[in-house]
Amino acid sequence: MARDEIDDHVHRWSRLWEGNPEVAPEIEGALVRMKYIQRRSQRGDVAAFTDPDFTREDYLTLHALMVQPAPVQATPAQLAEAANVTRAAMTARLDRLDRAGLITREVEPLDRRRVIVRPTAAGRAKWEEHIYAGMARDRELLKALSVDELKQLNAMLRKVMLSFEQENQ
Amino acid sequence: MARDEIDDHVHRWSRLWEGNPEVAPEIEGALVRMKYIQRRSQRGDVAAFTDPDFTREDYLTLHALMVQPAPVQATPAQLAEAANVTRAAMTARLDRLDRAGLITREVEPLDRRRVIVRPTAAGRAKWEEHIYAGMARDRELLKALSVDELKQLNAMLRKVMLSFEQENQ
DNA sequence: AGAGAGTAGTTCGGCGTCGAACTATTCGGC
DNA sequence: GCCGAATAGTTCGACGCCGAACTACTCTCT
Repeated sequence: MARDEIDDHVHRWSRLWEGNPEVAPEIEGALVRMKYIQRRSQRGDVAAFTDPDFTREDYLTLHALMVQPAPVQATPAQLAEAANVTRAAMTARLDRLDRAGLITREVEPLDRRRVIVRPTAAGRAKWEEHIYAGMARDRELLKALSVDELKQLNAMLRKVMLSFEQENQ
Repeated sequence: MARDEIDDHVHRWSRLWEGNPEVAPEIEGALVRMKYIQRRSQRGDVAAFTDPDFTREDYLTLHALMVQPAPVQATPAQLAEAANVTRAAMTARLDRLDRAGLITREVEPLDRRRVIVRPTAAGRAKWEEHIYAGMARDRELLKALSVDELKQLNAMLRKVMLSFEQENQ
């Protein structure tokens, strides 16, 4: 396998690996590579959302809502967690989507502190309009890997995720 | 291999995979898992930098500088690219580090448009002070994988990186 | 040598996010 | 039943980042 630029990058702080020179470059390399791939994905997404009235953030919020389990609905807190922003930021995002008529906000009658967010028909349409293009960008991004290699990759990543889930509960 | 929550997450938009149900969940799964792992890494980093006089951003900027090839120096534009922020943002970051005495900025005599950024002794010390803790967090993050599994993971990621490098030039 | 295009860095206005404070509501113990 | 603690969402002030305009400098072509 040929070297990539991350091999060089990681090699530059090799003098600090005292103790475990075997595993450290593999760990740092994996994380830096993931960061690069994410960055490239992000840049593609940013380039795809030029309309100032429906931004990448709007889409990601809507997506977080649309992939919720069965009754497609969620609280602002759930969406904030899914989108990895604070509740304060989610309030602002939902204001935007609400104004654009893409979602509704209703107070939950049984617990009047809670707000239930639901997509409107327009919101569902808007989401579907963009998700295919997004999946096409994702496919292009990882086109270097065969189906079998993708499965190997996911096997490794799934192990990491399962270790997180174990710790969390 | 047990299912993780991403398997469920990805399964929820399975009705949209028309065309290639074989590969789509593997692609979306891999990218979503990488995002989760990055997020967890980021949260650990954020928690580790509580001093308002030396933030995570300060550290990342310093790190981008310290891992530059041989003469440890760089231009603001190089650092901006490495840190994935605009040059405008890098100007502000370098102002901070400059004020804290961690870097120097000198005009390049041969091309007086350019500025050369170099770490001071204090800057080098500050970086070393934090990188070991950072590497320990990274090791903890991926502790679910054996050395062999890490190598497999990197083999897949390297393929993706090499396809990017091929496209870029 | 001079004009125009290109490049590096900085400054500036606007915007999104964060953490903290605040309001409204529900839960738990006495 | 009531009071304090906990929880959901929002509002607010501060801060960092972005894109665009700007300054300074270099390169290229004639």
